[in-house]
Amino acid sequence: MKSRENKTRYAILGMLSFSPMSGYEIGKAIQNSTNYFWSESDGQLYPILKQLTEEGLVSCVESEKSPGKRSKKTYEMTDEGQAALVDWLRQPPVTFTVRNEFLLQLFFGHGLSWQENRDKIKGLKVRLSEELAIYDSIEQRIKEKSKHPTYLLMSLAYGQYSTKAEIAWCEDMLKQLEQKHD
Amino acid sequence: MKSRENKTRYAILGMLSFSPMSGYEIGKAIQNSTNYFWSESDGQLYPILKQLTEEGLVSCVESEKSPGKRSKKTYEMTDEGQAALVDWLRQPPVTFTVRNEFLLQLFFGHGLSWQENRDKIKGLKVRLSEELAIYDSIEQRIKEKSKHPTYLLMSLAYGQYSTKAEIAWCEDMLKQLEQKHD
DNA sequence: CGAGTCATGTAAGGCGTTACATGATTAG
DNA sequence: CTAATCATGTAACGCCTTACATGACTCG
Repeated sequence: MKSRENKTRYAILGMLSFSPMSGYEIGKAIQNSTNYFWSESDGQLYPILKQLTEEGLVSCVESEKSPGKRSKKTYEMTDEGQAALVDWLRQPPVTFTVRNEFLLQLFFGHGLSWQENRDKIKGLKVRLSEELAIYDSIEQRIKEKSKHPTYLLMSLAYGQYSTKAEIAWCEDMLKQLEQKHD
Repeated sequence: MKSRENKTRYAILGMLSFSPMSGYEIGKAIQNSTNYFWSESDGQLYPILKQLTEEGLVSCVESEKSPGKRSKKTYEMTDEGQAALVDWLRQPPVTFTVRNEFLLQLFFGHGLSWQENRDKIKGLKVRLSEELAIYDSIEQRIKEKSKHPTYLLMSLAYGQYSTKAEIAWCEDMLKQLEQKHD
């Protein structure tokens, strides 16, 4: 019961390695930049942030604005946090569990007509193309804003490479289906 | 709390749409054929199989071998099960949560030396190449054994397309890293 | 003044893996 | 004979999402 360690902590620490942030900002950053290969929900984020504070991996500065009653907390990585992050970076990544419902449905495609399967693939192609457009806009944003964009662009390129291949797959499969049945 | 429906039931029903099988055989079939886009664990498989029987989506024939004390159960899809499967096949697939620890680590790659990152990518390339070889052997098996291989081969091709693209990504990134720093 | 976003959290509850438990058959 | 595979299940436990709860600030 050990091997499935919670990785959310490293996503948080990693984001804080760019700059100090509030919990809300960490959530936004994850949503805006790693969303296509890593996502987190609020229900994980805040409790684990608190836990990291207790463990001393991050420190929390509560900044009270002039008259404000709202607590805005800014988190910063400690040296221990930095060490924990680098430690994890050196670990071999655990091969991720893939669960692709589209492919599962296609695998059992013999239960539908070929037209229905064709339409499913067409639908996927649309979604993938939209995804690719988003990647391109993220690419622009990284190039404009980031000082050390190398690894950010590489992670992004991974998505661009595979999404393009998947679009090519859609096109080939559509051709195959039409040829066989016309 | 509705939208995260358990999909394991459809993986099971889908496998039974090929032919009647025992729980163990369903597990093996999933492991051998859909493993790269869908996996199941024993702890899910057997309880849900039981549940499907209670709901009348599958029927169970307990076959006692001549002297045997072991119960070997063979499951078969009912008409209701077939209907439920087709019903699900027509639903738009829920976009799957991706969690790729390798990419998360690379995204924070500024925490390591470029050589360490290079080695991580090299490691990935090896794993992907092995994966690709497995796909090719699965392809042979499908072509030899299956009577209606269209959709099986298509699902497989998806993996082949994207894995090839990911290998190309590895090669390009390795080139980039070496050029920048030599 | 209402919608949207900023902002932080908790609770419920299903999902899914791993480990445990048991025992038969078969191949080397 | 012993290791692997066939074969079926249960229990514990952490993971993770969704929904709920609250409230301020800001823009039109």
